[in-house]
Amino acid sequence: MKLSKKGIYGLRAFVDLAVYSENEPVSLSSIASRQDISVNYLEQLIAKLKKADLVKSVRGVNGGYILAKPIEEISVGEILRALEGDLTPVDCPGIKSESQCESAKYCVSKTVWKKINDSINETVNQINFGELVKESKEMQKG
Amino acid sequence: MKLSKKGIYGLRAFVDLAVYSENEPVSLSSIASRQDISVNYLEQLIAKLKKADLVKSVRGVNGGYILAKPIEEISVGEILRALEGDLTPVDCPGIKSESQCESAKYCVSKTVWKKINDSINETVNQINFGELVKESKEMQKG
DNA sequence: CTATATCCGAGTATTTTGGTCGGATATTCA
DNA sequence: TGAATATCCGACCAAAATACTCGGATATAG
Repeated sequence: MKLSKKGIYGLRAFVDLAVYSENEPVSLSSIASRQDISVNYLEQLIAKLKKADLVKSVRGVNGGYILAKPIEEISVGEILRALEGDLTPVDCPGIKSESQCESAKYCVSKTVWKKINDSINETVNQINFGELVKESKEMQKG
Repeated sequence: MKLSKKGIYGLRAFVDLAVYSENEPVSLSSIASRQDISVNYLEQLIAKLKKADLVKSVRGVNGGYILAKPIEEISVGEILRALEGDLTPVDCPGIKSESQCESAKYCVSKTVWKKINDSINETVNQINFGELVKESKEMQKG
């Protein structure tokens, strides 16, 4: 039951990107050096963010990445889901449709798994990315 | 971010145990056949539950396992923690004490990790095991 | 004394994760 | 045009975690 480094490094990198990409694209190599993550590995993480339309890329010299939309419109849930896949600790077919899971009829744990899945998603969806970035900027000033 | 089969099978086995152990100890082999889990693997799971004082064992012929305390006094959180270790998706030293984590000063994600950890634990702690068993019994009747 | 249990540690196979590498493509700028 | 600096992409590899299996010891009822 751990969030993998994909999620942890990825969110860190995304905060970094948000902080430094206000005026121009930020290259992976600059994020990598600030955050101490290898460029090669970062590539994989950012690819997931791009696929989820959270960042846009600018190729070529002086290229890099920029945010695809205003930070206020992004939740931490979106970011983590892009990086980690869905944040449902338990894959239980019975949660979504009654009939798919053969043991669903007698599987009482279903309600437990649903509660767990819902709570984690609600939590991360409620965390606004803009707030996080704001907080981060203030930390770096002080 | 997945709950492992330890947790999933373990909780299922524990519900089974609770349902069938009202009058006499339930053997692992009977749980195993009902739940379609190998006896050998179940041994490992139940060992964790025993270590956490959630079940008691009775050795020898006609032996097996019984609950160590009334089901109403058990939360799903206790069970899952016994099986999985702590249910904190992110190990971040900065959550507990400010000084331990060298990057804590600028690590804004800390608040995110704490919210995630807290929400999952609150959720599972609030689910009463007695309710679950009751629900399960009613399902089996109908 | 035998059958049926729990107990326990070691070992192995599979899957997931974390990370590297090589090379293709795009773009700027001299 | 060509060199430098980027993203892009798929394959690959190593390490760690997970999901088991196995063999044998110990306990106890009948």
